[in-house]
Amino acid sequence: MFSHPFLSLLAQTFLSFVFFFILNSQFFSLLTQAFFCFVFFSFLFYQLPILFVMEENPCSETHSSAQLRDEWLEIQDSLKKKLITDDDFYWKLRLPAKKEEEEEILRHVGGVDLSFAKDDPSTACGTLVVLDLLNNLNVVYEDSSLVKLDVPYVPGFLAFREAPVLLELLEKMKKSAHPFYPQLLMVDGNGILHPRGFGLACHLGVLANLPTVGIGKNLHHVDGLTLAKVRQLLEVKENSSRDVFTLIGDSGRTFGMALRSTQGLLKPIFVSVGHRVSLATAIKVVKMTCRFRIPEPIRQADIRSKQKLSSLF
DNA sequence: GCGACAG
DNA sequence: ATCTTGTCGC
Repeated sequence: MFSHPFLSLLAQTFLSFVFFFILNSQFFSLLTQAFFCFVFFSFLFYQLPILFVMEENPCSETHSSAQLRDEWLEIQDSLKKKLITDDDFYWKLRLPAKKEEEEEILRHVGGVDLSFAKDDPSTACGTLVVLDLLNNLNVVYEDSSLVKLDVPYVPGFLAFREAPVLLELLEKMKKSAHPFYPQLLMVDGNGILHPRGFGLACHLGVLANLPTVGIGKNLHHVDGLTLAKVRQLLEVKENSSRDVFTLIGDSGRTFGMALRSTQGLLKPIFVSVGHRVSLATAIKVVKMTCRFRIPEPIRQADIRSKQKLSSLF
C-alpha cells in the first residue's frame, strides 16, 4: 500500500489517532466503530509483516537481487528470440555510382557511449553521435543526456544499466524524423560475444530494431576464450600478416573477431555481431571507420560524453 | 574453494 | 567505467 516502510509507519500512526478519536466519540454508532476497527486492524496486519521483511530480514536483499538476476535472464532469453545475425538492411556498402543511388548507400553511422562522474558512479552522461561515412567521417549529429543510474554494473548484464539511456536518445531522434537517423549503430560493448550470446549491442539492436555492431575494448572471457589464447593466435597470425582473426570458443561457436585496427598495434579490439548485421559486414564497416584503435563513431561519442560531464563539474 | 567477469 | 606521469614520436 505504501512503498516506503517509514511512510507506512506514519500512516499507521495517523490511522491509530483517527481510530481512537472515533471510538471515544459519541457521534458514531457501534456498527461504524466496528467498521473502522476492521479497516485499521486489517491495515495493521497487512503492513506489519512487510515492515518485518524489509527492515529486519537480511536475506531479503540477496533474495531480491537473485530474483532480479532471474528476471534479467528471462528478458535476455525472450529478446534473444528476435535476434537476427545476418545482413538485414536496405542499404549497400559501397560508394554511390550514380546520384540517384545515394539513398541506398550506407552513409549515416551512429555511435553510442556512456561516461561516468569520477566521484559519483551513479551520475552518467549518455551520448549519441552520427557520422557521415561519405564525408570524411564528419559528426553530423550529437545529442547527450545526463542521468542518474540506479542499476549497478553486473558483468553479463551491462544492457540493463546502459541500454535505457541510449534507447531514449535514439527514440528522441527517430521521433523528430531527423534525416540523419543512423542506418547502422556501433555500440561500446559486445554483441554476441557474451556468456549467453546476447550483449549490449544485441539488446540495443533488438529494442531499437536497428542494425548494430558490438565493439569491445577488452575481451569478455566467454566459452574458454582468454587473452592468452588471443595473444597466441595474434602471434601465429602475425606471420601471415593478417590484421583480423576469428574468435572461436571451446564449443566451436564463432563469437566475433579480434581486429588490429591500426597496423602493428598489439592491443586489438573485439568486434561481434549485434543485430541484423553479419560478421563480415561488421568487420567491413568497422575498418571503414577506424582512424585510430577505437572506431570513430564510438570514439567521438566517448570524447563528447566525457566533455559534457566535465563541463558540468 | 578460488578466480574470472564487456562498461 | 574511473583514478594516475611523463615520455616517445609525428
